[in-house]
Amino acid sequence: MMIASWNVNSIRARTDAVLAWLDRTQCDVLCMQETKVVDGEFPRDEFVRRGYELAISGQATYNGVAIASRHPLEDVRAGFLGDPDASEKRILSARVRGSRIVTVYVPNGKNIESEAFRYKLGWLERLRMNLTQYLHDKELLLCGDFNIAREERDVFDVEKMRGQLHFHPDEHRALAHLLDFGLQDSLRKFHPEAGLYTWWDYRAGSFRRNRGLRIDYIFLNDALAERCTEAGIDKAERSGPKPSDHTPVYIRLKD
DNA sequence: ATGACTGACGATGTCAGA
Repeated sequence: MMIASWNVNSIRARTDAVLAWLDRTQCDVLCMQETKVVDGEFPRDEFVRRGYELAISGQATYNGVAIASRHPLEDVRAGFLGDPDASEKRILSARVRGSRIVTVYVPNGKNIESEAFRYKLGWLERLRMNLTQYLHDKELLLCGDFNIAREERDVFDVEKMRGQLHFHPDEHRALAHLLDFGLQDSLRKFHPEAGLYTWWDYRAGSFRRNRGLRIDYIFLNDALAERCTEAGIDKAERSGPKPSDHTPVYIRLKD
């Protein structure tokens, strides 16, 4: 079973690219972020025609998350506990073949002096508290765009990034606290090397020069990590026509 | 180089992204 996460940067702008990617990979479950569209205008039919079920939690212009799955989606939950109708649509989860899959679009944070940065840290703390609702799920996957590069090997220029947005000690603490729930970074189980990124700025030839950040992750609890046979970043997708600035990350699980 | 590019909204610019 293949499970992927992709910040598509507008599902309407990326419909053809996403569908072509699904046709090529036959991915079982694709979690999407930054769909940027209200639920009624999500290109639902194109997914359904390919045999995917959809769970969507969208809004106009900003944010929006969705899960497309070739297996039934059960117990779909949008938003934080007790706040399902939050104005910002950033979290969505469902159970697929017995595993709880949670996908998030963590706030960007704007800059480290801003109110938006404090909001980002608070949002991560709320996410941590919300994970307790999945204590009964034996298999837990948390994926998405976290807008944080975890380690020095995850950024293109350590000295430039140190203490900056996406690589700030407060962000690192918040993410570490999240992983303390019992989650591990699937990619690093297989690929320890530096220079593996999931996002590249559209400007200044960043992709061509591989000046990027690893900010998209698939985190697994021990039960799922044990089943995980492969993890990767589909870097080629970033060089396609009209790409998102993020490229898909994925794992494979044995049955 | 506090730049660059892309998308939404809805307009010939502004905001946000990361």
